[in-house]
Amino acid sequence: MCNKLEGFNLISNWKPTTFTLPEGILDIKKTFDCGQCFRWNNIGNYTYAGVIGDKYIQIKQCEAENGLVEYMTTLDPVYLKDFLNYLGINDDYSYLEHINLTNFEVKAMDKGRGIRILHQDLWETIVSFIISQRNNIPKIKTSIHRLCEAAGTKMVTKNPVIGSEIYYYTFPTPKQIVNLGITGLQKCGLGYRAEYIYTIALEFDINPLRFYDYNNKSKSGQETVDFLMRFRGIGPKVANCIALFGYNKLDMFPIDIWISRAIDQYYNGDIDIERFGKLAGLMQQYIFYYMK
DNA sequence: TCCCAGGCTTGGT
DNA sequence: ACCAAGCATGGG
Repeated sequence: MCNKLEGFNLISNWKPTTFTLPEGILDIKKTFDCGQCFRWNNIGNYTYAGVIGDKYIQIKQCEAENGLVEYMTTLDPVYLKDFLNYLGINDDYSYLEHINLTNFEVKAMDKGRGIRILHQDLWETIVSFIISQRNNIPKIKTSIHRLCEAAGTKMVTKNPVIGSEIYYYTFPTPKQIVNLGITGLQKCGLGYRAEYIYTIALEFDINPLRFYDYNNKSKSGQETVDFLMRFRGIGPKVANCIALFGYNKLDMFPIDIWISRAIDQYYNGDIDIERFGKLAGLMQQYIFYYMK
């Protein structure tokens, strides 16, 4: 039984909000460390800190009791419903329980149990996964942090008890990135990806609805991927990641170096993704997490 | 020094 | 349609 408040008192202009879920539904460590998001950090004491939109949030996961897990957040209760939606708690993951899985898939799913596919901001997801190409996760996180410092809006949340302040940055809007310019982007360590991001920031700023249009349920994952791949710097893998993580097209199955290793190692070089149906992306996350 | 990282573009067959 | 090289950057 963990001390629920220990390490979870950095900020106090919040009304602590708690919620409970059955064990196995949400594991925040797996969810935030599985490579789908880059702005959540482990700050100790089973607590993660992150930024969603203009809000700084801490969440702590406690040990299960009687099959239930308690979570504490620093988020005002009025936002709890939105936060649960962000965490993907409303998504039905039962489909994978009803299909035949290989021994490897059962092992991967078991290890990854509790991973949720987050409902992240579309623009942030587009930029993040353009940065991710030919890059490793620690450096992606560093680059994105530098980008937020350079072009995002600086925010502060204050602890009136001990007087300390926590500074954080919103993820820069398309316009903020355009204003930063290509050279400003390159100073964030983005390398050749800087011009890709600059170009798509111009497009997104001019016509955001062109992008949000694919949030519609009538747009398939493949249609979304085809649209995204028309932009310079977005190929099949990045497009699949944006469709899966930014548009929540849960049937998409991004193939990166780790997944192709799994395909070589456990599928004799040939995987049938159709078996996973509408939750192929979730199985992809289990496999990715297993391989890492 | 070389190798690798949640790949993509370009230019050759 | 497929293949190889080049690409910026930073960590091991």
